[in-house]
Amino acid sequence: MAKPYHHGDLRAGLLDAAETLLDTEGIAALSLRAIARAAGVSHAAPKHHFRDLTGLLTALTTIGFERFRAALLAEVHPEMPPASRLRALGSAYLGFARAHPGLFQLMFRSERLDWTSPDLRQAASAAFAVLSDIDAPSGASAGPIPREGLVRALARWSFVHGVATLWLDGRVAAMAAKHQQPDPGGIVHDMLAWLP
Amino acid sequence: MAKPYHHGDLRAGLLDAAETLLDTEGIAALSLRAIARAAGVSHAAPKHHFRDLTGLLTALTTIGFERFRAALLAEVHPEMPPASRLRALGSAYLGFARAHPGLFQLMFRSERLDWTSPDLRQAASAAFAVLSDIDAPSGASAGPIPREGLVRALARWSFVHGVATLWLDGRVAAMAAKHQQPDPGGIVHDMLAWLP
DNA sequence: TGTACATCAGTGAACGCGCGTTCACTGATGTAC
DNA sequence: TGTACATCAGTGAACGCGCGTTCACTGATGTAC
Repeated sequence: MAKPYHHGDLRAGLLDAAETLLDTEGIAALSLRAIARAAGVSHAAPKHHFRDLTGLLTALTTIGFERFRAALLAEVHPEMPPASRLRALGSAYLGFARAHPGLFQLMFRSERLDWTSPDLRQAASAAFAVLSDIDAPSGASAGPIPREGLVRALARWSFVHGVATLWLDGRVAAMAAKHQQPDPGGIVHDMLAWLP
Repeated sequence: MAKPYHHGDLRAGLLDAAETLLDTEGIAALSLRAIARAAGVSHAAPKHHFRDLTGLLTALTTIGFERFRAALLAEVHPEMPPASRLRALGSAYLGFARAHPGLFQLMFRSERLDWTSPDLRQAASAAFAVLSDIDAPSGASAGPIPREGLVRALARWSFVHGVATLWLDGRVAAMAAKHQQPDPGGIVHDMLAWLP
């Protein structure tokens, strides 16, 4: 079967290739040319689907936030008591970061995204809403939260995010090694007990 | 006064120039050529002082950790009750991140450093020790902390680090805006009440 | 059903850019005697 | 105290590299009649 001239769905192919590249080579390896190469296509081809690298990465990150949201929701059930829900959510957050470190980086620490993109904003917003909706889980997020609740929600988010960040950066492992603790993963798990 | 052929202390000059560049243009602008340009020197000159860009950034980050440590220590006094010490430390952590966002990024999220450098490791270690020494502040950090204490220390660190990260990334401001709260800085301050 | 033609998707060569590195050089400094 | 010489620090031109962008092109697809 000869390679057809047209790809079929190059847009999706490029996003796939970008994610693979992100997983294998890291965020620094993401260039338009490298992505096109990985997708098996000439380096001018992406122009038909994305304005530029920022556009492509923004689309990829949008998908990332949608998956992130799904991963969080998958662990939360309405019948859980709030404390369990909180722990489950924290655990899912860390699990996602660990499973997709490149994507997580792109989502949270990248200057390479177009944050004016409505799609990206919407996807990010929806994911974060899962985090602040713990106390009122069933779509009660219509109106703004009062200040006190916002502070609490941000505090929880900060905690889990900090754990994920220090973990991915290798700080937890370094600290554990320094204090002769063999199991960084277990320590991370135990840290969740301190969730505000 | 004509510009002398020799710089005098180009090593320090390059580090200065790099920091200025980092503050004004951001982490992505840090290239050897750009730093040399900013230091007013030909782009081959840095080779006499640093092996490569990684070496230069590693040296800069080492200084960053030393300053970070000093900033933390400046806010802590032995006579403070532990709770106050904790708050003061958290506040100093956030203050440093806010005052030196570029350096903070370099210190915590950079793949561009040589973490095998003894100087860097030592400086980072000393800074982090301030954080884990809260309960035993006066140089009692000789031996390893027991597991439970390590988990607690890492939890505290994660929390403050998460606040700093989300704040610098603009997430706190975005959330505050979404929930119609006018003062992100105040919210960040209030979040410290949830320090584990 | 078949043909003409417009539109779309991907190619490959070319361009200019900033980068890190190398190299022969030159100006300045310090040391031996 | 003065001179010769080695060493050090910085210069500027050159190289190759990967990048994003542009452009004329060609192959494939779909639509009008």
